[in-house]
Amino acid sequence: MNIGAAAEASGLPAKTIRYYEEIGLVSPDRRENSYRDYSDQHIHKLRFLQRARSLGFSVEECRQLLSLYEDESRASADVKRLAQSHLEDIKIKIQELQSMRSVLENLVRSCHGDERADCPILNDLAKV
Amino acid sequence: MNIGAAAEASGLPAKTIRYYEEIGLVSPDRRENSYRDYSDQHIHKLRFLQRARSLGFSVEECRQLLSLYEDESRASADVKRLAQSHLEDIKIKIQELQSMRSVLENLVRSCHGDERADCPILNDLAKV
DNA sequence: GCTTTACCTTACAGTTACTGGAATGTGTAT
DNA sequence: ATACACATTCCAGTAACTGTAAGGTAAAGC
Repeated sequence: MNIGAAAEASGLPAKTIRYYEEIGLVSPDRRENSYRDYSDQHIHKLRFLQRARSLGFSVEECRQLLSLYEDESRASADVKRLAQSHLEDIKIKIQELQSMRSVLENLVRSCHGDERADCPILNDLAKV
Repeated sequence: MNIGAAAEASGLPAKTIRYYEEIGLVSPDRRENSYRDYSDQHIHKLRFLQRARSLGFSVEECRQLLSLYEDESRASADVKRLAQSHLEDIKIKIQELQSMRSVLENLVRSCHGDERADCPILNDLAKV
């Protein structure tokens, strides 16, 4: 399977698939014409990666997840720990964003948004 | 005021302050010994930047905000538009993260997290 | 005066996870 | 033979810093 088809099948751009090969995540075979050749196994790994990335795991976390996935003697506790730690990061980010949203909503609401220069948003940013 | 004191006063690391100068945001004077010298005006701008950055505005948005701030003939509508657009971005990010959180919470909950290899998290990532 | 220590300088590399583009080779259809 | 799509490698760029090296300067203590 050529990289174009692999991209289609995995939901990842070809560029990204080449990048994942470069950093040692998924290394396909090569044909005589030097084209990459993806097996069903490779596609499976690529789909695994796209799903894990879509859940916000970093590429390094994905590497660990993949290695756990391929380790028959893994302990599910290790996977869970990774996921939980990632979940905590996400919760923190949500809180940060919610706090920004709350401040911004107040500022936007208080700004009349007309042709006048007076602006509570700038006043707030500039406050001492 | 030396850069160390400016960092203290603005809440920004000295490294960041140098970076902001490099990209043309805040350019202090120089003393004879080539040390940077920050006035109260400079500190004010730095604080403005740190506050805007803490609300999640990109550096380029901060540049625009600063330019609006210094433009006596600005229209508050321009500021409001910028803030609203940023607010929309934030709302989208929150939704994305909440959706990740929801999936991850379910996965984490369903994983016993013990010494056994069986793991619903990996199963989900690997599902066809 | 000398040394230590803290602070300052520039310059360059590294981070994350790709993405874009150039120059070039290959496969397929007409 | 000629398009055309698709493949290859390599290099640069993105955002917003952060780390590190190699060195200059200032203030304090002895």
